Amino acid sequence: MEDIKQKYEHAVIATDVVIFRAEENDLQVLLIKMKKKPFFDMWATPGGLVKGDESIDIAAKRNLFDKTGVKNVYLEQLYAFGEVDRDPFGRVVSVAYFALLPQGIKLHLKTTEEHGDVGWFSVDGLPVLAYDHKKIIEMALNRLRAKLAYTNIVYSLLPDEFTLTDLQKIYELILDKRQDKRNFRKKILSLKMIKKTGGKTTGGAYRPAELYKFIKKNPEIVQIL
Amino acid sequence: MEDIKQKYEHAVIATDVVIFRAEENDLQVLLIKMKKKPFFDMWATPGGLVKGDESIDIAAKRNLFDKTGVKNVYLEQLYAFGEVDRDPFGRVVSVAYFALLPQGIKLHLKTTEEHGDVGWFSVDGLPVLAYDHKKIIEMALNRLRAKLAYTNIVYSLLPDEFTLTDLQKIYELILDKRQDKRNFRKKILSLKMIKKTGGKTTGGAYRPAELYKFIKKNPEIVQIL
DNA sequence: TCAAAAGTGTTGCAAATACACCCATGT
DNA sequence: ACATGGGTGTATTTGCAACACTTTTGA
Repeated sequence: MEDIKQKYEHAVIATDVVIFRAEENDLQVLLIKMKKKPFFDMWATPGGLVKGDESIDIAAKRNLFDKTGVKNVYLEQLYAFGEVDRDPFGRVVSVAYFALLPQGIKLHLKTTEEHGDVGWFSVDGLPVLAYDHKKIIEMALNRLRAKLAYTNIVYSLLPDEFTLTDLQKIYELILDKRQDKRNFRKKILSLKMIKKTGGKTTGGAYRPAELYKFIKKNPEIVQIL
Repeated sequence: MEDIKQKYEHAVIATDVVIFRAEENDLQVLLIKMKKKPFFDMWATPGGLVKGDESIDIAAKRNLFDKTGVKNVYLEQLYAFGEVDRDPFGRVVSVAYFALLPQGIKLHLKTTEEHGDVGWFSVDGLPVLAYDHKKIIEMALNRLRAKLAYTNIVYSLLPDEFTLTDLQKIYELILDKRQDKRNFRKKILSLKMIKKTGGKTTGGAYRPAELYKFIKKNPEIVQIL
């Protein structure tokens, strides 16, 4: 270990997590407000340094938990960003992740000494972002859109029970494309990914909807759209 | 810069490049033989440390050039591997890449003080590998297979001029699935990705084949199979 | 003239699309 | 009774899959 430490340049490893949710008919990203210069008052994706005794996956999970109080949500590595001057404080290689939160999940958003504010932003109305975080979010969005179509990861954006309309709205929202109700239902039901719970929605001023849940909640390759 | 260096743990950043070629009706990977313990005499994907003044992309390119003498080939970031104990020498985060070499390219394979031998291995007959390189190669293979189907990156595995049979063989080889000649040609030609050069193969003891070349050699999303 | 790979179209089937009306509920 | 979203089937089109023979060349 010593010889390596002396012989080669070292870098700080960080993780940044792009946290998505589909709420209020809007695809949103969680951002934090920077306190430090030169990005004072700019928004950024939650990030943090990787400790010496933790893997980068674990660091990303910790980072996510520290900022939102949630565990066991969908988390996937996105890309490693390693431009020399991407961080003005020194050589920081950031491994970016993206996380998907289900609708209606209870969060405990926390600020730290390094950021004073936290908030959700629609991906269509992002503020100016610190570092190369604009690029990171764009890449995360592209990945999310692609994966929604050929995997079953929507399950991670929905609560345990949901209606077919809820499901359809997520696709329309994120892929930004209108779906035909009958064809969409035919397709989804033919995939045998979800099943009726037996329950129905209540409280609406109209006909109640059947509730469904996912049979499996593990990422799988499935052509959905 | 100083405050970060003192306050946080640092890691060494490395790159590993999984170098593919489709030669002799075989999908092959370039491996080097380790000299250092504890992996003495085991094979590994070419790798190297990232210098303080170069981006990880550049480091991967340099690594590729140092081992093979080639530049300007397809190179894509694969994944960042950051388990704490993946390298017995210390904390090394490796950003893996994969490269695609065209058939018939001239290589200048070089050994260094750290590895004594270099060679091509069929992906179906890999030796025991050092570090977590088995996992890395598997991931690279999965990515390559997926991308071959939904992008145009085959262009990077073929020489400038090639026949439709050459093209088809690459798909059959890598996807490990027989293709119907007429359907394959119909599909490929309908995509307008390639055009006739006007030339024909010579020297075979049978009917010469039309030569084609790619109209564009930039990565694009195209559903091919 | 023979061996070997190159080249070329049509048909059937399955999956995707387009499309409109009745139903159940709360107010 | 009415307003609102929930739920359902069919006909058409389109894209995919299966399939076999003729051509060109060198030996």
